[in-house]
Amino acid sequence: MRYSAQRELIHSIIMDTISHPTADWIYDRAREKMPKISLGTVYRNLKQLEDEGMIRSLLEENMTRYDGNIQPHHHLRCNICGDLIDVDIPDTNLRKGIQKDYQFEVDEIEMVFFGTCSKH
Amino acid sequence: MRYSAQRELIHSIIMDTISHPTADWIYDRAREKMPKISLGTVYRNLKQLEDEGMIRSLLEENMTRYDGNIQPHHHLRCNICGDLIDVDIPDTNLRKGIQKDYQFEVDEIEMVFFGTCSKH
DNA sequence: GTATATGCAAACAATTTGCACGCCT
DNA sequence: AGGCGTGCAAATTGTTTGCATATAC
Repeated sequence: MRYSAQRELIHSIIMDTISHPTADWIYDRAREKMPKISLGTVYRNLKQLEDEGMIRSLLEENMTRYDGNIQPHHHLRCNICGDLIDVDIPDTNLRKGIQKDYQFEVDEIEMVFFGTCSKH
Repeated sequence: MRYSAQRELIHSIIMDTISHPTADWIYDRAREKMPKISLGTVYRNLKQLEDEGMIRSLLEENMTRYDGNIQPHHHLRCNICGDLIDVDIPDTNLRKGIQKDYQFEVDEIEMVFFGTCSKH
């Protein structure tokens, strides 16, 4: 993967926020700095950054959101404000239980806790 | 919600499989029994059945899958064959931990375990 | 009789892709 | 020079919606 100003910009936009943005939001931010950037380029680079393991993607309702935090972690999703909050909880026991009870070799766990955040 | 043959058919198709089908798959099955049914009707009824709590929906990649199992449960997702398997694990401790550590009132938990199932 | 459900096709929204040109290396 | 990356627009895909007709109650 060779250098491109567009990709660097897109990556920095994701790293500079904790808000798990959508492709469209990233596109808008990117256009502020680089007005001629195209939405196709944004999508292509998001996919590429994900393939390289530099960002992660989350499936949220009908859109994909992107997350610059590549450490294993989970999410709290507030039903009132829609906020998605990173949360770090140990899942070793869970993993072992599944491994044993279902003869399923766990690779990765994705948990979302739906509910009401402390702001409400 | 009043009776309709289409809705009954759609519901029975979902209840008769454990495969977490997509709208399109359900549409194909439904047309075998009722050739003139439309895809719009399938979508409308899926939404309605979900609103009534008779089925659940799962966000999988770019499509929605439907699940006739409305008991709280989680999923194993095999990276090789793509199968989605129901799994029942207690999450009470997890729930309490989140409640306490993040002042977040948990309503519902969704867990997906990615990995390799016993067939491989 | 009246409101809800249907079939059909057109509209949508998120994402992907083909192509000619541009810019890293 | 050669190939990856870009902008642009058109294509795809999953889902929703408007409308006239049909059906449950």
